[in-house]
Amino acid sequence: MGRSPCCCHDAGVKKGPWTEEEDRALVEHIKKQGGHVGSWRSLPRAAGLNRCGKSCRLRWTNYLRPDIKRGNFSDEEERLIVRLHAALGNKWSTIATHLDGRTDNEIKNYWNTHIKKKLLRMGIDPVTHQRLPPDLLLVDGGLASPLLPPPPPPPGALHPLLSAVASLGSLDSTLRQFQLLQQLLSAINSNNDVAAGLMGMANLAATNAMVSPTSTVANHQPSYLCDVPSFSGQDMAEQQRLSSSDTTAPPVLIRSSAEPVDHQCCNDAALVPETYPQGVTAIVDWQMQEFSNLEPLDLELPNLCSLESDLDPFWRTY
DNA sequence: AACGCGCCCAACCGCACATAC
DNA sequence: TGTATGTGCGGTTGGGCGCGT
Repeated sequence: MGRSPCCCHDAGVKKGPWTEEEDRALVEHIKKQGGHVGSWRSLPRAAGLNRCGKSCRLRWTNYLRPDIKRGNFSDEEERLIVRLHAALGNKWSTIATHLDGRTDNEIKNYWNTHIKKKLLRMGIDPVTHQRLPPDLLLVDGGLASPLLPPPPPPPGALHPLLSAVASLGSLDSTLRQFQLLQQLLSAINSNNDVAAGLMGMANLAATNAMVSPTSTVANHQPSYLCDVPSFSGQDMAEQQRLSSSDTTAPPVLIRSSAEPVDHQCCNDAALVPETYPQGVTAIVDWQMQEFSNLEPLDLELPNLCSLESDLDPFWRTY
């Protein structure tokens, strides 16, 4: 199943910014069809547009659709995006289904230009949603000095990332297991067969987590949001801290006096929740280097169910 | 006023999946 | 069942714009 030929490659098909006339022609044509597009590929000719169907679809879904909400994102929307991203990763289209009138493209852009920077300023890794190690915290708006590799694990020890996966507890932690597994699998992507098999199992685990009534995506909450009254307020405070002379001070954590601290959700002394193994963030980077040197192995796939109790011998390989 | 720089976001690109035949 | 076609999706690009010098 190869890539399909796209009319975009035809010579003479217009690219670039849309004109008002083109917008009008597209909207009027779709209105005539009752708001329903049967075939995007045949639409440009029918609408009298010298555009590729893909370009028309994008223009409609991201800009011209009547139910699109424009304007700034609210604080509540920001928090929702962060929560959903923590649970789903870069699944922008899925995230967009939870925000009325927002497109995946808009959310993706907003994430990359605003939220990502806010999280970094707050000392949070926007990819893993874990606290950044101290030597990677922001200094004057940029990342600090390169991460020094941590000392190698003692001989015979369980690989730290696998240890982190294995030590995660109940069903509610399945999403966290999935996130760590994704990191693990991307690290061993040179071993494609094994990675594909594991990815299938990881996806299955994630699916199980999604459908579990005790662990819905909508309820998933990164730890740093648990007792923060305002995400924007948190970031503003952090910006003030960074702009002040004392950049060595720890990241700010605003607590709402009205809301009691949920100790099951957040570690009182840090942003890392108690259920997370210490040092998870730090090990992610060096494990990439570790796995990049691995030779392809003839491995028997592990039983993921064994992660929570007795460890499958597979996990002790590293 | 002119220039350089960085940010933002609409649009594009290419891959993967779904469906039709 | 295999192939062709259509569509969805996530990553990337580049032009416009504002701001500082």
